Amino acid sequence: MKKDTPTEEKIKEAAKTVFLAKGFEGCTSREIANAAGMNVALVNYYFRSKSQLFKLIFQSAVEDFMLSMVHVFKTEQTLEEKIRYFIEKEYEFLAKHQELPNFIINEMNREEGCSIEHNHHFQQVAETGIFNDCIKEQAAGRMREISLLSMILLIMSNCHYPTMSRKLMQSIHQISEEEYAAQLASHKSHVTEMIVAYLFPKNSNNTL
Amino acid sequence: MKKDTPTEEKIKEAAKTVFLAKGFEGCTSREIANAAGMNVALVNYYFRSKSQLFKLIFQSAVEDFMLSMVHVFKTEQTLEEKIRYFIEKEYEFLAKHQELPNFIINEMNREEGCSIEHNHHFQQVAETGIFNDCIKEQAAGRMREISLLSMILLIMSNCHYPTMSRKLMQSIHQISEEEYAAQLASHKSHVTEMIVAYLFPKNSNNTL
DNA sequence: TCTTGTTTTAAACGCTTGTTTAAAAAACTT
DNA sequence: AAGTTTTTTAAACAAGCGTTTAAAACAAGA
Repeated sequence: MKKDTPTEEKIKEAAKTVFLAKGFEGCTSREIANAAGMNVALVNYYFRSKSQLFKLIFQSAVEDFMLSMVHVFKTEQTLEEKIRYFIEKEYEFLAKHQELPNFIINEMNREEGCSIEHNHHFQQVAETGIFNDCIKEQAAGRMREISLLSMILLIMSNCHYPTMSRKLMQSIHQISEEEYAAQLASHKSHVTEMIVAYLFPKNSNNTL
Repeated sequence: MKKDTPTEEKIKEAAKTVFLAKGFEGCTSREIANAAGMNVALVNYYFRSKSQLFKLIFQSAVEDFMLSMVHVFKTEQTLEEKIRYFIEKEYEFLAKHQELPNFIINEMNREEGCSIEHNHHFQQVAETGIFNDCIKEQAAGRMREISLLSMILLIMSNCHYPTMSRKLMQSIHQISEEEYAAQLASHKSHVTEMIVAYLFPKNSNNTL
């Protein structure tokens, strides 16, 4: 992997910021160039076209997204601990990258839509053995019978949606950014307890 | 409320379809006019501008969104039954209006963002008494202590996210539209049982 | 039928878009 | 220091954008 020139790197950074904030259709080439502090033509000089640059940024966004999972699942813990730890880390990660889930979901829904190339990212997650762990635990009767997709959906829904819907929720409940952040913190523990209790019914101690 | 002319109505319908599918920035005035089978100028003749028309459509989308809640909560049922019924109805509703949650969340996140006007919609939901029910049940110790926002987030997350992330999930799991729809059906019952069990710990019978 | 007002259209407006060009500036080579 | 290549720029390009205009088509009443 050859190193980028400083200019190339600057453009990529600016593009990432702008694309994530506004989406592909919501911004212009000139906007990206300005954010990088340089001429429009340079964007195409280094990346041929707006959409080519976008594909690059999108793929790296998906990478960030997936990588945040891989690290957690590699640790030596019980499945329940891994899930608890994952939710913890995911909330931490999303606080820093608020636009990420919305960005990915949106751009995948576009008509000339982005696709995740050959989903080797998912394979990386699979290679942590997390899914095998689940199957084993289910076979041993220590974990509820539930499809992998459903399990992923449960976790993702309760991690991603609260950040994605921030503006909507603030508007509905008339609360400030800070208040919402505080609410998120307490919501996180509800989510963790709820999911763990549901997935591992035997272990759960459901106290008010 | 005076009735719209047929033309006016046609434009609105077309605009709703196009805006919901592509968002404000993702489509053009001409696209809407074509979808309605008429000249571009007519759009502005009836609605002054693209953004004015959009505001109309956005507000009516929010209305649809909120109205689907109000009906359910007005029924005479226990709180637990209401929540079960709500999730059921919400999945039904979202199957017909797949783009709706994404649309609203997106447009609210835009920079020149839409806002929900004076959130009287939320007031309508409140007037069903659902929130008072919650507070009562919590005071009586029959429901877990949890903020209203957290409860709404729990339910919304697990209803909306699965449809919002359809394309992403299909791509990750390499499954067809039909397979995903089937998975959604089974996911719905997981979600229902999980949420009810968490909110009403005494009543829950956690069997595998 | 002529008039008046409304609805619809084709064409144009000025502006912004993504992209290209050709020349200037900078960096590198010998 | 001169020549060559790489990087950067200002300017232009055609195409598409939202919007406006002015004239045509239509409807209704006298």
